[in-house]
Amino acid sequence: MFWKKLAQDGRARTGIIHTDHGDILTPTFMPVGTQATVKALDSRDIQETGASVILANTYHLHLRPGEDLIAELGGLHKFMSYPGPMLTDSGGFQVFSLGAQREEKEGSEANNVKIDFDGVNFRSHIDGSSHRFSPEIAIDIQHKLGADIIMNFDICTPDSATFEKAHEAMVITHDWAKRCIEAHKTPGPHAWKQFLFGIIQGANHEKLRRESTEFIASLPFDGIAVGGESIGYNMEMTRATLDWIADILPEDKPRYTMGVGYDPRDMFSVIARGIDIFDCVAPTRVARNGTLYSRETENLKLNIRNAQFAKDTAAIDAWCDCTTCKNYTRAYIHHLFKTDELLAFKLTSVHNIRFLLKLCEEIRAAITEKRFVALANEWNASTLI
RNA sequence: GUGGCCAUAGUGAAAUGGUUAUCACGCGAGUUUGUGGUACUCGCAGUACGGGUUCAAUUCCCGUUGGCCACC
Repeated sequence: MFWKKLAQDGRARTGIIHTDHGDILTPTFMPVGTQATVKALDSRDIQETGASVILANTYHLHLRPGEDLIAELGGLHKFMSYPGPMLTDSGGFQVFSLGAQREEKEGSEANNVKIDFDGVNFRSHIDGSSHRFSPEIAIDIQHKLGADIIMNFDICTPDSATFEKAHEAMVITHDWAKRCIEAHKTPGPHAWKQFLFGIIQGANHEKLRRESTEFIASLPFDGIAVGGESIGYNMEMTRATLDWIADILPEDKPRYTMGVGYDPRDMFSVIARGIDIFDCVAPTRVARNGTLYSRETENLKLNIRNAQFAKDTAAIDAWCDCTTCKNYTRAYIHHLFKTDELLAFKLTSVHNIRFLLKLCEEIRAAITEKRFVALANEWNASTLI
């Protein structure tokens, strides 16, 4: 069996996902490695954080170096020398984010992204060249990339979508879901098994979210993801959305909230609602800009560039057991930022990822021992669960 | 010692006889959410000192101090 529940405490649950590249203990955070690299980290660094599954991105890898080249070189794992489980996002989110960025820049009319019932036309952010994704194309690319878990090609609905717009996008997403399942029946070039996840949409409308959940759950996906701009970005709406669909989410499949993990406490919000896996670019992105997780501040974050750390010989965080915290002082990392040294990116990325994964380990133990609520209290997250 | 040139945020440079003196670096703080980001946003800080001309001087003149160059 692909996923197996190990323990449960309230709606929070622990489990294990089996892939041909190793097991994933859930709940867990998945570091993002868009371009077949978790920025600033090599394969061994990643494994030292305790990470199992990492993400890569269909959109970016399609543009560079191209899925055919990666397939020819033996797939993503071999290409980037990462032996563990991997997941690829389908490119659906990039259609949304590139369109949104274009609108911001040019005022209106995102004419570089055109969605029709069959697929999406878009332009490369690298050279402006025209490309097209459809459910069949996105699945084919992901087959060639060879991640252990691949994602349904969907339409990521903006926060602001009206009921009508959200409904229209959801109907297309549902049609594409069926087409992805169909396309996934054709085997890819790699020997190992690839699992396919469906994605629930419906924006901020309870009726649509429930309808989408029922539909996606009715299809033979290996796992269920919750997508949309709000997820992760607007935690209050994320919690509300998960509560709306709580009673109809399939029990026997892994559940994935896409984009959750900016704040360590966000993990309590979704795990308390039965979510098993989640990813977020923020932990690594903010790390590269000096924002580091620490239990020693009220909001669990400190800005290591701040002058107050110039002579601070403490570790970033006393609780954290990452290689950065075991070996380096705040003063040193502060210095690396002030001098624009490259080592800063690695040390801080290692820390932020390890911090979240260590918390995931403690959460898994707490669920097993039926003290999830107590742990949430310890982290001042009781109002979030 | 004599002559010449120069003096504008912490640093390096702009500009002007008349609204709030510009830029970069620096310094300080903030942002980041299925990664177009070693990024972005906001803030701090200045006309060497003394006198004169003028309605008005950072700008023109004199002196002081300091620096650079040449000659001795």
